[in-house]
Formats: sequence, structure tokens, C-alpha cells
Amino acid sequence: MKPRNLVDIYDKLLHELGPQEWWPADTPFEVVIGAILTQQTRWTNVEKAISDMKEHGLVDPHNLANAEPEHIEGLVRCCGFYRQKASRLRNIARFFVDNPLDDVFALPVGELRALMLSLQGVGNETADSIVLYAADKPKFVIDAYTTRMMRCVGIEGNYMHLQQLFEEELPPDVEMFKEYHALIVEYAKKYCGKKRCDTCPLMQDVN
DNA sequence: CACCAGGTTGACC
DNA sequence: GGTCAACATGGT
Repeated sequence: MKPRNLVDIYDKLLHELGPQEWWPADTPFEVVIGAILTQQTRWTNVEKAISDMKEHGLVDPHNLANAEPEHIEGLVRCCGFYRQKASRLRNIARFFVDNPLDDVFALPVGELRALMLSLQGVGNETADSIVLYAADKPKFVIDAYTTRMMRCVGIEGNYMHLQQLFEEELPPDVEMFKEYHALIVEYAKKYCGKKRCDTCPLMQDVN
């Protein structure tokens, strides 16, 4: 692949799908909660859970950290893996009570990523989603859809490999990273099947 | 009824 | 380094 292709693909996706304006959330902490809840789960379910949590005032580190585990479980049940997610959310809330969010998010991108990864339930994608969409720092998020789309253009690799590719070939533009990841998700949902993507418009002239 | 969804973890090789 | 089952509800 030529060095410019990832830029070309971005332009093509933006032109084809229009701006996606991710991540929908009122506050950075809401992004953190959404990042955990959306793991292996449709966003519509996450919207419901977050909406319910808001009604109970739980989209807040202090309130969430002090909430009854069963209460949280009930509110996030619609997102699946609800016992894990509830306890992880509460742990993360406690972390942000001990370490104020503004201070944590002011850390350099590499330190912030490592710190987020140290939290139970935060892996590569969730850490990067938090770094990019909650802390507004340049980290390219890779997910199952990104892997699919890249396979469509003949590139395979694990999480860190693909991330390295994107970050090497693209300028570290936070807003563009946000938009690009969102575009990839919407594009791959639409055109890239889990096994194959024959109808993928990218296959036509990229490569 | 089968399969999938904006993953992570701990065990194992 | 990499693979894999377990985790669980809701939609098509």
C-alpha cells in the first residue's frame, strides 16, 4: 500500500458517508462509561443504559463509586456482561474519585494510555477510545470494523500493528482521528461482512 | 432457532 | 509473542 492510501480512504469515506460527529456524550466521564458499556454491544443498548444512569445521577464518578453494585447491574443489564461491566464501572469511578479526571486527562498521551490500560476492563480499544474521545489526544482507535475494512484492502495485522500503520501514515490530528474511526465503523457495518466483503466499494480502486 | 454486537480477561502453549 | 473460552443481553 502506498503511504497516501490511508489519507485517500479517509477522503473517500468522508465524501461517501459525511461527517459522523463522534463521540455522542455530554461529558468526558460519559465517554468513559460508554466505552465500557459498548464493548461487544450495540450502541442503541448503551444509549438506554446511559440515559437510565443519568436519571439516577450515576454518570458521575462520586455517585457511581458509592452506588450499590446491584443498582448499577440493573441499569446496565441491557448491555450484556452486566455483572462485569457494573463492577468495572464502579472501580473506574472510584479511580476517578481518587484521581481527578482533569488531572488524569492532562497527562501525556502515552502515560494516559498506559494508566487507562491498568484499569480492570480497559483493553486496547477502550483505552484508545478514552484517550481520543474523552481526553482529546491523538490515538488512533482500532476495532473489529477497522480490521475488517483493512482486510478488504489487503492488509492484515493485530491491534498494535494496525494502529502503528494509521499513526505513521496520518498526521496526528485529533479531530480527524475521531472522524476517521467513526467513518470506518459506519462504512464497515454497511459494506464489510464478517467473513468477506465483495460489495465493498473500496475494493474497486484502492491498492 | 442461529448468529452477531464499536472487547477484555486469565489460562495456556 | 499468539490463541481461546467465558462473560450475557437484545436485535434480526
